[in-house]
Amino acid sequence: MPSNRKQHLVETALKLFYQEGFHSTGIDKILAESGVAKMTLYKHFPSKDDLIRAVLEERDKRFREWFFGRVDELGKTPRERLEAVFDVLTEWIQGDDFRGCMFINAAAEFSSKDDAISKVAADHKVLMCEFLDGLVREAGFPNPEPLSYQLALLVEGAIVMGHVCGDKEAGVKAKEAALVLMAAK
Amino acid sequence: MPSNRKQHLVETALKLFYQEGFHSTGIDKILAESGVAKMTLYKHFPSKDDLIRAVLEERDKRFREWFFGRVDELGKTPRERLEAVFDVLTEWIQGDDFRGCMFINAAAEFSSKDDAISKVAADHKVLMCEFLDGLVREAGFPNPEPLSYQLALLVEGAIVMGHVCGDKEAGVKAKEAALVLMAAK
DNA sequence: AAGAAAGCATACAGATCTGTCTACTGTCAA
DNA sequence: TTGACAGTAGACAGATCTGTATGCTTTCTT
Repeated sequence: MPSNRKQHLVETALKLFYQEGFHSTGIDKILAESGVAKMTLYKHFPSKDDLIRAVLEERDKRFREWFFGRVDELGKTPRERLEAVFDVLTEWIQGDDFRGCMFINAAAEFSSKDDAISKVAADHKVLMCEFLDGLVREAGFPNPEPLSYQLALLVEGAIVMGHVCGDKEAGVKAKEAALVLMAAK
Repeated sequence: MPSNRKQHLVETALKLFYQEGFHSTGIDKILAESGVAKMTLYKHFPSKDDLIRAVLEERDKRFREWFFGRVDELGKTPRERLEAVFDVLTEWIQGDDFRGCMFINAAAEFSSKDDAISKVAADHKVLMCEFLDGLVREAGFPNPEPLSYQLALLVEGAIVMGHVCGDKEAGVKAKEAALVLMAAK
């Protein structure tokens, strides 16, 4: 176990940054909650921004792993998986620890100044779109490009309504819209 | 002119909070840029959070005024206005100063802790939804409730894709999806 | 003209936050 | 056994940030 502490730091920061935001969460809080010494943190991460980037990359990896895996579990055919996307979305939104999309939140806090952090957020969204696009193509829809992007809009919209308005049914309503869009093609 | 300075403070804070975020923008920066004394600020607003709330309420008022007014300008019939919603959305997203939705950004920064601020954000979204719902009903769609919410999802999704990914065509693509949803009803 | 109210300038208290320095403590390998 | 190495503890520098205290100037009203 070469860097047990490093992983543990990322773990704790992941939770705190998601729950309370990036600027609101101080380094000291992460250290206190993780039980790691300050010097250990700064040995692994030169600055707080580096920690934030590492956390976002880890979040991206884990979230996509969970999301894509869950979609595969729920749907056998590509078409079923396409519908399952919105069931998994609903599971996420209805979960107790849902606090919106961490990458939308990061983009909100680090808009103009921090290019590196904004890029991780944009990359995450691109990967989510590509996943949807893959499913749409596998399902054999003609003219897949517009449809997959439209489904992505519904997903992002549901995340926002789920977070800002606390609408736990946002995912369900997005699914209804998705079914209409898919039926129209 | 009883409180010229108060309005000027809100004006400056509106710009800075939107450009750089709430936590990233210090009181001192707002004072320096507005040329107002610190004591004047704290005479009008007991705390920074009070200023933030005032800014959000002003933003909500102005944004809806602009958005609804622009929609009325572009569309004569309810159906035309419904389509114009997405043209105005596109104007906004393609503007140079677009930095996402200030209320989504606020919800990201003040998730759990600040209830009052989160409430202003949620209220804004509700008012936007009600506006859409009014248009849908005026346009005479049967079963308006699901449709208007679905259009709201597309609007929010386009804002997110426009901000996080910098996709300036997000509004245009949302309009295409909206046309499909409206045609299906 | 005079007094009240609003605003200004500046210093400062106190908290917090990032990041550094130093000295100590285990642990594992040669 | 010894020496490299990772981690710990805690103090501390320096910046920043919110909010306050004080004394002065401008402006408006009456």
